[in-house]
Amino acid sequence: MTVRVLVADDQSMVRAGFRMLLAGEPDIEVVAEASNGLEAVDKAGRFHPNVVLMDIRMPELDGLEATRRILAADNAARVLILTTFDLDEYVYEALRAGASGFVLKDDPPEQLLAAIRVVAGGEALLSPAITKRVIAQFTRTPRPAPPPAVEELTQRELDVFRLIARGLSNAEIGRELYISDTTVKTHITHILQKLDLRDRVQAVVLAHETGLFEADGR
Amino acid sequence: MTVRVLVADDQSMVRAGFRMLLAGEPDIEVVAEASNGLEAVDKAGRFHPNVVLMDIRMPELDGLEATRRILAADNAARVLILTTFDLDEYVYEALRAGASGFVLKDDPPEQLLAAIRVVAGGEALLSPAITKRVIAQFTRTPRPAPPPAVEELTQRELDVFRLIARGLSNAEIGRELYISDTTVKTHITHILQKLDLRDRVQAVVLAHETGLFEADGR
DNA sequence: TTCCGTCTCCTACTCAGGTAGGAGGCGGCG
DNA sequence: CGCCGCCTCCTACCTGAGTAGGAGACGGAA
Repeated sequence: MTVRVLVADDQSMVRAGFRMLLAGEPDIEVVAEASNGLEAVDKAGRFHPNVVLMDIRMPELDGLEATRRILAADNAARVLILTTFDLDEYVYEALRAGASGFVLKDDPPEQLLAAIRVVAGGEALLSPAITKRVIAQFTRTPRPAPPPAVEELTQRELDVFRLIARGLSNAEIGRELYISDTTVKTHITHILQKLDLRDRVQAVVLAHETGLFEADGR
Repeated sequence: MTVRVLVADDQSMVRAGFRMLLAGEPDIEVVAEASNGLEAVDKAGRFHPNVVLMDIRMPELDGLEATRRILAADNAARVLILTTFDLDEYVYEALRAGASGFVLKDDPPEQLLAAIRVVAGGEALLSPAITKRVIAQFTRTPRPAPPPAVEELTQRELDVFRLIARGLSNAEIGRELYISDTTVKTHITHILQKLDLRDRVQAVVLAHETGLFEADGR
């Protein structure tokens, strides 16, 4: 019994982030994506997701109105609002529109996943505890765990991704991993293709915004 | 009871600046200088300073490793890290290495002096969290009030920086700000110079790791 | 065994990004 | 007034990044 998810956000990087995050979860499936409100309403009607991850700020139709229309057509749907801001003035309006909960785009991944499951279960998720990032994660195990939370990418691609996210150049990455920079380029091309990103700059933004390699080995 | 200081920085201008600044303080004395990490370790061993003002980026041996070695040899020494605006990873690593605090090279003089005295007294100074908050605070200064450019970047450069941090290309930034992409390039060159960064990728990492523009208007 | 995915490396090419240097306009300040 | 900092824009140039396409090696799965 998997949770069917629709991701509606106008930033492709955000969508890519969620795709990547959710791909690692066997019980969650992204059945469609939308880059604006109208598209979200349309796809919700056609794919009948259990949960809609909905950005508020979107072209064509904002997330609030989209939420109203989706719920008007399908009151079994659950909408989880994505916000950047802690103190969003839209919060109350979104609740009135029928949203089931809120998540911050830069909440830790586990929290996002938990939020999706809770909402899919029919419960409301009111004001997720805005846990401040704990910075002091000094002691950290290198990388013994085989299953990385991020799927799609191969192990080697993840290695490269981590180094990209730290601002390293291709040559530096090559030195770090003991491979040539042409090989690094190959991996990067694959990473960008898989995540639908334009260049390494977007990859860095994605990595940091999703808190991907957060408490990594420095 | 004067505080004995060792200044370790590869830029002679910086050393000269500290020399001049500290010369005016009766209770502080610069007992030695070093232009690289090895020299710093050596001089620390020979002069036994109370406080080492340590740059991170130095030839031969970087400030982190130099810090470790100095503290291994003399655990009464206190190391104050000098940073222009460095990446967080350095901050954590420096703390792990045993540094007692951080100062920005362009902090106001009184602050630098205060930092030296505090650290000499055995107390730690400015947790990274506080540093972050401080930095984030004045970069978030409201638009109309042109504040003293303590942090070097002009308002326009800050505008560009924010957009870089979101992964935009030069052309996109130009469109967003209604300026040509050559102008964008000009600003970026200045930003990179001022913050001592290699390219926009490092700028993105810096922005995110310091939480610079976190509650930004997307 | 064959096939496939992964990892490695290569050439050749295009293009965005960054540097260097100059220049004009504008507003504030001594 | 003149100077200076900021913002704007330009040309010319060089390099790193990314694409395209191919290839060999290895190990696991069918």
